[in-house]
Amino acid sequence: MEAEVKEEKPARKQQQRSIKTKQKLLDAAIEAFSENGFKGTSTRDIAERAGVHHPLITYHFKNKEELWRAAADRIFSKFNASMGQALQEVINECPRTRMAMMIRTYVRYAASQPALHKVMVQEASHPSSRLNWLIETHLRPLFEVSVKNLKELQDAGLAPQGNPAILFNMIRVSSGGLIALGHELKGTSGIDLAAPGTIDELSDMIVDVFLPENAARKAD
Amino acid sequence: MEAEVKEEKPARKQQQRSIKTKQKLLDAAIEAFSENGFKGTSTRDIAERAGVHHPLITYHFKNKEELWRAAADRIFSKFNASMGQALQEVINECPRTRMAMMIRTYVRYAASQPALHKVMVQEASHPSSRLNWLIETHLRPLFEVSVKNLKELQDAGLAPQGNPAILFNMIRVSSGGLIALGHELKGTSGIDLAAPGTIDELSDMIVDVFLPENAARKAD
DNA sequence: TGTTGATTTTCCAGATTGGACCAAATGCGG
DNA sequence: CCGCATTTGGTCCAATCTGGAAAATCAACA
Repeated sequence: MEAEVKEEKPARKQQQRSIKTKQKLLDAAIEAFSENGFKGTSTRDIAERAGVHHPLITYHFKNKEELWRAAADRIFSKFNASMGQALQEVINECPRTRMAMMIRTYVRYAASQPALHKVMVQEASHPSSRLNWLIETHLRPLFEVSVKNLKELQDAGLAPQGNPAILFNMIRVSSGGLIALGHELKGTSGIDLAAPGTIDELSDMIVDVFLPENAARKAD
Repeated sequence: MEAEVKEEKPARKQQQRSIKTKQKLLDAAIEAFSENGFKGTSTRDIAERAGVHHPLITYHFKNKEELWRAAADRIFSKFNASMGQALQEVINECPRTRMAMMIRTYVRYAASQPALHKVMVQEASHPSSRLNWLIETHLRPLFEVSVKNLKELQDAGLAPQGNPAILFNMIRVSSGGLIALGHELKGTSGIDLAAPGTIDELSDMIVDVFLPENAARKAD
């Protein structure tokens, strides 16, 4: 719906530098929005972080709202690509291996892109069209495939019992939500997410807690 | 340090209505800051939520920064009071019962006051004097008592192995971080935190996952 | 080299910002 | 019930910031 009628002429190829500034703007937007939320972020702040003049935002993305959407799309699309690829690698493995792979992928991506979770928290505080869009477009698909796999594991006694939707979210926040605490973790608990090995340590613990190897015995 | 020299006369007692408006302002501030962060919140927004004229903020709390600190103090002081009281009730119980009580208390408080966790996330994104103050004043004490108890449980084989600091934070975000997702949970996963029983269900699952009753067998 | 896409520059009108100021009224202490 | 400090209401301000429009300049591609 955005560029419907103006496809008569092949026009001219989009210039490389335009693509670059667009990406710089998107990355800056992701950073800014995840730190200060939609309302708390100004387009000027974003432009400054990107090292670019602020009217370029209007030029490349119509307005602030469109920029937010494009930025969120960038985070989640890259994430979904990572997740999809990871799942491909284990498509023939057992459910537990698949879920473990999902967890590790989520943790790794959240560590490289903390905004993944931060943006969700920023938007989650009160209902908005942005939140709805986020849910429908990016969040629910992940939820559905995850819960489906989780149920299988629960039935096989390979995951803790209880509402699988709650279990999914516990795993999700243990991964992304913990990483989103960023600097606070260092100050409070002495955990340095940037230190080598920390991310793997975290992944291992999450897998260990939520997919205990001997959970089967727990089912009485 | 705030009211040092002017203690000559007993002066006059603080009026009741002043206390009330102060509390209204603090509650409004908690709500606003947790939604939009420090930068994203205006004093006018807070005053409006409190149903009060905005210059009263300058009167009761010198400035925005002091208001933030007072608001954070209110959340965490009330929380610490709840936690302290809960721990008193189980002071003679076994470590597992004590930790289970801490978890349940945390979840219950976070449900009644989601700002508890939201404010932490808002401030955690980048270093600031506010974040440091939060860590030193309110966060680390909780961390220390929790980790001490967690270690006991791990040594007794009653909690999952691994870095206890990470384990603590996994529990923390599974409680507060999950609740902070608020409306998003409903849209994504169909979880209604306001529905009766949901909070208890969540508490039970967290206790079940992080303090499994037969964890002892896991220690090989 | 011309044309079109991309960027820069200057501008704007309006809203919002935190905070100052003072007159009114409200309620505690006597 | 009165006096006065405390609290509040109403107004104002100067500065900054807001998102966006418009025109001038620049860069790239054919």
